Amino acid sequence: MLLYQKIKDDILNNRLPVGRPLRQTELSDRYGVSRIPIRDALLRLKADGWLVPHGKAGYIIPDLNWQEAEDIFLMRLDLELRLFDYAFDKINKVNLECAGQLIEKLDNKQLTLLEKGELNWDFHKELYFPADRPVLYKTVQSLNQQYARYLGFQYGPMGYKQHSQNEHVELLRFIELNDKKSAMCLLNQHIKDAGQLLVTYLKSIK
Amino acid sequence: MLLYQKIKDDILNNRLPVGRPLRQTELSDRYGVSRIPIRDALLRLKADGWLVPHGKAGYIIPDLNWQEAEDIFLMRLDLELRLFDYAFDKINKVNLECAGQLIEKLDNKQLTLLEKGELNWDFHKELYFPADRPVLYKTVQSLNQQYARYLGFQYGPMGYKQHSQNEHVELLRFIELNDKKSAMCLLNQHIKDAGQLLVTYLKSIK
DNA sequence: GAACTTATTTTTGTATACATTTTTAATGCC
DNA sequence: GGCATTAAAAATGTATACAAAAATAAGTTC
Repeated sequence: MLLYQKIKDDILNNRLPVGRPLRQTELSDRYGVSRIPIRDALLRLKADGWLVPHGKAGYIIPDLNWQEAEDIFLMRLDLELRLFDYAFDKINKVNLECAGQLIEKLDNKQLTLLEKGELNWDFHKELYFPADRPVLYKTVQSLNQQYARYLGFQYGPMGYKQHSQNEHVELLRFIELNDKKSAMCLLNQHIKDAGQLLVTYLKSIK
Repeated sequence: MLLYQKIKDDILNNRLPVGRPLRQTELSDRYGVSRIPIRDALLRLKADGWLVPHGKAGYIIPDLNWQEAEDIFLMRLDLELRLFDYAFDKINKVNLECAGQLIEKLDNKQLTLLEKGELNWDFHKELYFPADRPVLYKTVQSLNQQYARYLGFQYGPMGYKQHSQNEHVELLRFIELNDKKSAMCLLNQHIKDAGQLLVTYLKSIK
């Protein structure tokens, strides 16, 4: 596992202090490497929105909040549907085959939160990438990247997993049947369900 | 000037080789610093979309192409208008004052391409930031960041500058008059004009 | 001469060491 | 006690040095 992913995994599982600036030396000790690779990882995590600079020194793990979650979710709803719309007719057998395998992998109970998040994105990726809209694709990827910080809630206390999996299977079927309208509608619902559930939950624990 | 900006400036003005992987030692010699700060800058430029990894080693300055330019421009058109819509009623006197000063600064003939691009974004920033939609704002910022690679054409052979400046002034006036409809319409035109001109130009030289 | 191996060189990744900057603690003053 | 100023400590940024990996060149076989 890459250092970058290790840190991500630790952020996702609250094993790193929130609200206090992370120190390079501290992380260097924790992960048993020098500060150079730590710096590289911090820069990447900052680009992902998982860390924000703290004044002139150090990075902070930003607090989760429903406003941000809602903002991401609204943008995903809009942009992913558009991306899927462009992609629909270009999705081929290979894409569907890969997507199907990813659903099965997602059923594995042993997965870490981070792995679940990555597999989930890999699944959607298969349905989005054929759109051949590189910038839109990258933007959607970045939004999913940011959204991933909230996975602890999505798959944790909310027990959303099985519902999500059912929708994945159904979505693939609609694509196979070339039923674009139903597929679009379901994807819309898929994103909306998860988003609204998350936002409601975040508001309730605030 | 920061190393990161120096490299950006050199990319923008074609002073660095396109199509061949950049070597850290090469850059290290060129800018007279060690490879550590070079690596930091490269990571940031990669996050900005100004560099793409080349296989397992090195980064490449990606080629400009009209498809990407069009993709960015279409997304900007959509997302910036929405952001401006959210922001409109929250734009205050201070924002307008700053925006006005930035227009004046943009009139300066001595500015480098990079500076022009940054001032242009700073101007729009004043009109977008009040929206209080952090993720949408960051996405728009990132799109402008990517769009900036095409500034060489926008301000160079196309002579677009004065036209753009006139629209800036007009836009501020509509905001002062609280004429939202006209402002939105003008902003739409402002982005569309620049985008279409750029895409047409890029297609013509292809 | 083309394709595959192996050796060489180059390039990147990382540790260590040090200079600079920033933060924290301590001191003095009102 | 609160606040500004100064001194100590800590943290960051960067250079250098070396190890690991990758790309290139050379050699070999068919």
